[in-house]
Amino acid sequence: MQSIPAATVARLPVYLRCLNDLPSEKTTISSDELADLARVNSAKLRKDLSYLGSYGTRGVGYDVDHLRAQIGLELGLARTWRVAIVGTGNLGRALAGYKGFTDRGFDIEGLFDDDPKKIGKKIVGRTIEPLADLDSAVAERKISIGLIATPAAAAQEVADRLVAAGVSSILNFAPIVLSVPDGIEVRRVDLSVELQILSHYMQRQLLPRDMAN
Amino acid sequence: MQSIPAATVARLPVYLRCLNDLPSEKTTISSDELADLARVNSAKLRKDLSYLGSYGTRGVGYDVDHLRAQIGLELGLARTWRVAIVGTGNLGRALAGYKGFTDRGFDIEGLFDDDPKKIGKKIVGRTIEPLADLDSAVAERKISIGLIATPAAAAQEVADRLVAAGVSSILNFAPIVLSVPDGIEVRRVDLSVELQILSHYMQRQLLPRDMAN
DNA sequence: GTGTGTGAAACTTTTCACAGCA
DNA sequence: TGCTGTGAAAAGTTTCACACAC
Repeated sequence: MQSIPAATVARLPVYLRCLNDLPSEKTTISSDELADLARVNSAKLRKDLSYLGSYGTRGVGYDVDHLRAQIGLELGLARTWRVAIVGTGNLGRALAGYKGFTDRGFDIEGLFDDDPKKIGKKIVGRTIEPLADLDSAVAERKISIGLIATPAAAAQEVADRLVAAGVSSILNFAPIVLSVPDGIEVRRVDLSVELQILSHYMQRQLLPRDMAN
Repeated sequence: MQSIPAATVARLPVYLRCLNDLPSEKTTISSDELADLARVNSAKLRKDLSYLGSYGTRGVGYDVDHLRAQIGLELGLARTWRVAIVGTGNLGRALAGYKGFTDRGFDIEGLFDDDPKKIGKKIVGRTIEPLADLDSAVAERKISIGLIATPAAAAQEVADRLVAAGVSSILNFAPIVLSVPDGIEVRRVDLSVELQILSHYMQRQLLPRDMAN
């Protein structure tokens, strides 16, 4: 019942999604079946779930509804979290329109940009506000998550302001390593890093192509 | 000189970016300085770089240009890779317009969608093609990386077709766990998974807020 | 029989600490 | 003296394999 390993935390959302995608007549699932859907080893899955204290039934499997509820609780999805998106370029707009947020209890409570031409325009029904209002809006609306979708050059300043205004987590899409105080959780989503990792592994495949065919 | 640990591979692109962001008059950098920029422990950085065989100079540090070149080589950036984007919704459009790709040797050689209303339209100068042409285009244009930006329901089929047509890596933005043959590298970029991970850690902070202030 | 929960083993990754080179 | 390169220790993660509950 201590703190759950980071590797496990990162997989819980995947398990949850697999459970949500199950046909509704399925009320029970074994670790083998779920592991297969999530593409992980079943012993790993069982160990992950054991950290939740969520008991399965030996010889049967896990109760789907109960498991969903347990994972949701552990991921803090019982409540809603208020989110601000900073930067409304292509990516910011894609984020603002992403269905998967509201569904899972993440409410977008603010869209900010510093381009005067964009301010006042609407994206999916929400008006873009000036960056100057970011600090007060975060504080007043009790926003706790900031998504940074600005160019790299602006990202650190935005992060500083988000933190100062009271945000406790940041999801950073800008291609830069942010520096934040201890206790602020930052996750980075970086397209070109991902591509470069792929590129490394592709290069390694070089000669031993499909020789074992 | 054996295969580099996965954890190291995932950090190399970050080091490379930090090096690229350095002012041009900086010709030499110590592990402490670079580790600070990349926000990692300096022993870890040195160990990571030691896998490249890239020698620094004791008492001095690493030659910036040489290090850049070594990391680029290891990441397969000496050549260009041809990329197809499948799905041209908000996210697909954001990807198509992302500057960081072309810069680093990833050339977008095809945009595909199955919506007849979108086919023939242009995004950043490139015409959207029908999904039916995906297979032949991948093969003919020697595309080796596919970016999947479709809804979840379409993603697996698109992945199957990409693989059959000869792609060797996939970057998947659809919220689903793809199943692909051995030897095909897949990386997932999943916004709602990232948010749920943040949510978990935010929840854990609960009471011991700013008590040590 | 079936499938969970979990110790113990194997492996990976991180961090420490320092010898040794410029 | 300053900073790299790296063994060795520590920490974290995965996998195995099986006792045991249903």
